Amino acid sequence: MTRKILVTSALPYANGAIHLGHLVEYIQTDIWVRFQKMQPKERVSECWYVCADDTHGTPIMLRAEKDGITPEALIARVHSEHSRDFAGFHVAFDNFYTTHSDETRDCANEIYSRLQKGGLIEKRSIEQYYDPVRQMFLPDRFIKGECPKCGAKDQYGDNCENCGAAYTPNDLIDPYSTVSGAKPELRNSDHYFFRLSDSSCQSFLRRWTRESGRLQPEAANKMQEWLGFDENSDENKLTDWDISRDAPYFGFEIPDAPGKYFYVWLDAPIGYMGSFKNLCTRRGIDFDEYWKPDSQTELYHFIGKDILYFHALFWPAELEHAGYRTPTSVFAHGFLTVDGAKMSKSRGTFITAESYLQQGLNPEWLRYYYAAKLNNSMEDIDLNLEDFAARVNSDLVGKYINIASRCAGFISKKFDGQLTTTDAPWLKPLRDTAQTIAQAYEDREFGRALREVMALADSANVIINDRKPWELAKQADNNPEVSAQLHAACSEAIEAFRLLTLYLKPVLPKVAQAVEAFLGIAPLTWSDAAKPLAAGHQINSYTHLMTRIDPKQIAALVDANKATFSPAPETVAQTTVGHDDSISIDDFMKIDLRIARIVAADHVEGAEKLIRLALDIGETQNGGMKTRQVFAGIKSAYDPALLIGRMTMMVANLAPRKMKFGISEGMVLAASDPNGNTPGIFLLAPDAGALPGMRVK
RNA sequence: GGUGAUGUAGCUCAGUUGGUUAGAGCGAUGGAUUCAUAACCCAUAGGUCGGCAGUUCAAUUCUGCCCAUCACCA
Repeated sequence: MTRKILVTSALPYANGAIHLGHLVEYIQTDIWVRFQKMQPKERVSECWYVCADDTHGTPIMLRAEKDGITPEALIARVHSEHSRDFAGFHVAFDNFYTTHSDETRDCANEIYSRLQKGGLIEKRSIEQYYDPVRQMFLPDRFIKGECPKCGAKDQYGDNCENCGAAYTPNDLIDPYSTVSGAKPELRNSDHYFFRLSDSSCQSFLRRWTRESGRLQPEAANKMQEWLGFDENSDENKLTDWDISRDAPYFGFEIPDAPGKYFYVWLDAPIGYMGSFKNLCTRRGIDFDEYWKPDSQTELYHFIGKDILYFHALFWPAELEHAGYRTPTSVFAHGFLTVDGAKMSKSRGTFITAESYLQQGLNPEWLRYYYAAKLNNSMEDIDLNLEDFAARVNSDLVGKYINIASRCAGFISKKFDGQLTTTDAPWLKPLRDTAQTIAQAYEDREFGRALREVMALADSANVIINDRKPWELAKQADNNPEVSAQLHAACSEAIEAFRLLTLYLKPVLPKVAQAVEAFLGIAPLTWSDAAKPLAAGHQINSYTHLMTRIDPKQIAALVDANKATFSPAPETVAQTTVGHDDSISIDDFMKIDLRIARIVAADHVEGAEKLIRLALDIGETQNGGMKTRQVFAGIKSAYDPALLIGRMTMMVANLAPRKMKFGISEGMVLAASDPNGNTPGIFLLAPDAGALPGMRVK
């Protein structure tokens, strides 16, 4: 059956530059798409690759305002920057569009109205922070204040960068709006929600996420966690998603709700559809064939693992219930680290696409290196700068390009650029590997594909070395037999080079193009592996196809990306003042320690370390005994059955903590070696006679 | 704290449905060679396959615990 394929990469936000982290995804997708486009038409008749800038939201509105331009002008500028960067790395979208388009608006309205008819949209009043000066509701990231835990100043509304504590803007001390500096106040407002918690969504997603091929195994696992483990329980872990924001906002106004705008979830991903719709109009493609519920076409989303929740739960549910097809598969990839660490502005490893190109580095170097590291898992990949140079220089220049470089000269000098027959037996394995390599590309196992290719390049170099064309060349002039040997050795090497180029073409499109010109052949497609260059074929003179990476270029690149601004102000306030760690008796008395009797203990399904305890600390409720539920990480050391009836101690006034398995209403006391040198966990126990509820002090 | 992932030669990574001497590339060392923008070829060194315990005739591969790193969630 002939395949028709639609592919997307995630939409970059129109408020920042493309950097090397983004490029992992676009390069990965582009390689896959280029591979598909090289397939014979009877196998893959269409493959479209679309993307768009994600252009809406408060940050873009405020940024435009700050720059003194309209949001439209801002997103137009960013669109041209992004387009330039992608083109620079040979990422060949069939359409790179914008979410701020009529097509996206139409699709969003359509989906919204269908969901509404299906009863899946709900209006609800919620409390949100409001900037009274700027007169707008504030996203959490526009609220700063003092961390309630460690007192660090100027921390964001959701978590503290100094101590790592997580909280809500409510908890901040002296919160202020970063827009106006005013103190934000809580106000009510009506918001629209997509009812993901509806049982129809849940049952659909339980089925969908487990269908074969939808998700990578580790992603499907993650979904089980988010969906809940128990098939039959009524437990619903999905929450409704807020899909609206109040004016002022840059986006699409909701048709039946003046002053309300679609939030990200109901416009950004719809940009996939909008961009494709725009392409359909221009190219005469049948939009519905790709998006109708029973579509026979394939739809793939390449994304980062950070937006898996959205693409594997919210998006399929939204499409399903709005009467569209759902994605064939969602392919998530890991993050990029540079030299083993997160990209960092101060270290100069937060490298923008623009600076990479400006420094004169070859984009195909990066494409090759990423491809060599990519596979179909969600593992992070590391750009090791030293390894990058070594790998590219050795594989690409030393092994692959070198084959043409060392043989082409003889063909032009001795044989006027004409080849002799090229279907020697030693080339058969090179030809036959086409299928294996194709499968690796199809499976997004690019690293495996390239290992295969490089093994073939190695084998070609060994053969050339054994045949010693340079020695043959010395005797060729007055010896027809030797001349024929030389002609064969070099012609076959050129054919090997052609095959390698074909296999590398998805990764190295520009080099492949140059090779096609050098060999004087039509653009290579996958089926050309079986069609050797004919005797008498004329090739052009060789010009060097790729230079080596000079480590100095990399050093210069890193320097160019080192943040020029002065280092961030010293982070304030350690948690403790001075070095005196002692506490007062009052501090100690704040801890309410109680004797507790273990009434029940059992394993927690799905937890590696936890035991669920029911503790009697002398509390009563309606005349009966009331127990506290506590989760304790002591599974490794204790059998629950042997714990029942034992006395121990617990912290009774610890704030209840919501854990995955339920609320933990306290903490039992146990001892262990902080350095981990001595194994074991030891539950504390009172001497005989102590009763549940007695205070420990 | 929970969940998931990762931990294999100096570096980047393969691999093992449990089975004789664990692989590649880079790097290092030595040799050969000079066609190739010093590339290529041959060889050598280097790993208790994170640690401990268990299952097994046999574990790097399976199980449990521990340690480390990363991510996500709380």
